[in-house]
Amino acid sequence: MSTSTIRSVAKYAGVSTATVSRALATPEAVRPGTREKVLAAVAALNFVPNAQAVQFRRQATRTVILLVRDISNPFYLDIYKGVEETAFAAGYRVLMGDARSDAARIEHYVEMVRRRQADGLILMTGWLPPSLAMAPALPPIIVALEFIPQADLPTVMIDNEAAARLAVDHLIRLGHRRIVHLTGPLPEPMSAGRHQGYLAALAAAGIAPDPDLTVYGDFHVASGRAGVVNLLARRVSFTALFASSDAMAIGAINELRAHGRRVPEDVSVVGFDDTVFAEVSDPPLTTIRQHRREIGGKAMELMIGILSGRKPKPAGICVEVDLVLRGTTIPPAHVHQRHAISSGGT
Amino acid sequence: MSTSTIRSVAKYAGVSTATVSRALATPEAVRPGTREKVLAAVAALNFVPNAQAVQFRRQATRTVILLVRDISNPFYLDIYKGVEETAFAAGYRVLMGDARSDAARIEHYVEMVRRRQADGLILMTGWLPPSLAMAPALPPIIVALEFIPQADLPTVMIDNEAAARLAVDHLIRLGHRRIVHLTGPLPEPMSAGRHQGYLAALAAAGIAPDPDLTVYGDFHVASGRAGVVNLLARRVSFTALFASSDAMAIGAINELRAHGRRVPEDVSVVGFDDTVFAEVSDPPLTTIRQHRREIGGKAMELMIGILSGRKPKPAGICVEVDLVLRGTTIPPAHVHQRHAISSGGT
DNA sequence: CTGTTAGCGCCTTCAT
DNA sequence: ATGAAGGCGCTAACAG
Repeated sequence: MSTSTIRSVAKYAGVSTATVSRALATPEAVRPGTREKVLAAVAALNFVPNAQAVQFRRQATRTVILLVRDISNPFYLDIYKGVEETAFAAGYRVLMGDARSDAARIEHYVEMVRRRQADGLILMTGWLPPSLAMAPALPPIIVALEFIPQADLPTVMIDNEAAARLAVDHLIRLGHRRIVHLTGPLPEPMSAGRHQGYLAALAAAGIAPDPDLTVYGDFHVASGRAGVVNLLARRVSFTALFASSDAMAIGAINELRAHGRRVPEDVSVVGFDDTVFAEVSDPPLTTIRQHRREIGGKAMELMIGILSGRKPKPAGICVEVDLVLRGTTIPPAHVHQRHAISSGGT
Repeated sequence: MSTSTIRSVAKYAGVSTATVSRALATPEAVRPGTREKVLAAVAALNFVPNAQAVQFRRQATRTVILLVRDISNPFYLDIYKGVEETAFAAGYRVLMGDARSDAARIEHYVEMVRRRQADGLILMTGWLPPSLAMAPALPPIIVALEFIPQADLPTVMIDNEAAARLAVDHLIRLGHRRIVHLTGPLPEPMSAGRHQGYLAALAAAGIAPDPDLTVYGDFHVASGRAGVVNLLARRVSFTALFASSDAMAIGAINELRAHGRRVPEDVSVVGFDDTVFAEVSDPPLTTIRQHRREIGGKAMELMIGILSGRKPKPAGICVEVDLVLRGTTIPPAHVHQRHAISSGGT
């Protein structure tokens, strides 16, 4: 660990500390000969500027915190990459924090920004503790993926309703009529939007919604399994299933198989997110792709805009989604209607 | 955002800045009446200490960087949790960085520590750029999971050889003799250790190793698929497969199925890591569980030891692993030997 | 182009 | 128990 300071370098090179600082930060503002002397001294003393002193002096850390709902979810990894790439290019660093749906932790991270441990916060938690949401002067915060109704914060998100319609329209075009929706946690806006899209797609096709076909989940694998168990126990008939996350889709597929239902021959399945789960699914999962790198990048761009003093657009940015067609969706076979009714339960 | 300083609080409370500082840091060193006045002023002015100033003054950030090989790998998430929990409890923060197997990025993060942006570095990259590995005075670095032969750094790891033996012994006890090893990237110590364990298990059972049964992978799903394609194209006969990562195991299972081989009826499979992949596998994957939270926690403990001045044990810590029995391993059926030979290729 | 100087906000001796 | 004062390392006016 080097312990030399700008002062020792200055002395060694026979110049002032200001010249050393300039030679390093704005080399063109220093005569070449002087610059060389300074650089030689820097090398000789193995000088490394103390970032804390620099940040303190500049009153900025050039660090932002990315706070996610649950870091165990691989979904966030690409978001991080998008944020990090944009940040890196602009000379910022990213600190990823795990909120664990815990108010105290969220407050802790907001507090870090208050204390100037970081310049801003990118929030992907879906909510803010009430004490903060109504605080008069919040530090720089960008909301990504989620929507926080109570607070008026710059937001990057997808159109969840339109995305869900894309998925369900696809199933309807294939000829499916009895389509299950495995929802995310309600009444959060993200999950609610997707359910609206499901209902809208049915309505547009003149299909009456059947409450039996809506099953509540929480995005996790286990709730996909549980959803299918529930459907089969109730002997609900269906030929397709739209899950609001890839993880639930995988859970559902595994459970369907365990009960002798083939995917896609007996049941078509569409997921949501296009995470690594879709890749390891067998057959590969048809799903809605969220461009996570882009979402992360855009969020960081908004943040940089705020931090550099430019006003952010109060209206949120909306990122497109794609329907990715893979192996889990085919037209329904009529025999399976009967099959679905007769072989319910375990 | 509060903009008040300790000075404004002092003025408001009618005391000196030193008293404010003490009232906040060591309340018992201040008379109760004075303390109340200060606290009232703090509340009135919405004062929040500037962390940059504090860190600068203290010459410590209480932040450590966790640098991983590839953040896209869900494997690291639980490690992060383990590190973060231990760090949080000790008043430290964790910055997770993504090395992307890129020397420049690794250097960048080491440089951050040099610049005192962080107090230390927990390295899970498997290697250090040569320029650093032989540097005279490295900043506080802990190596986790991996082993860096060139540098003498405190290390937390598992016994890869013993872990692999656990997996292969299990297959041998079930009666398997023709066991494939799908390796990690060689010649990295982690992958080499697992291959040694595979060979040692065979040797202990008196089974002659067959070079045809060793297939080279890189831990990713795709290399699991490719490995199976390779084996089938060469018409190698085998009844079991040990993959050095769960991801490769999943890739291998999917590819085996695509070629009409059932798992576990035709081929038993054991993975390594016990990640989320093992959970979504169908049937659930028999695998070697690494206690990732514990590994992360221990690494952070070592780091705290170094940073608080206590000498770390030069000898590394070794964390146990478990064999988790699930649904992908059963005894071999003799008919499958013939089957494996006759139906090779696509 | 280069040097001098004044802090950034806080903590911590050293007095009192 | 409290106050005064110095300084952590660096950058950015301002002079020269």
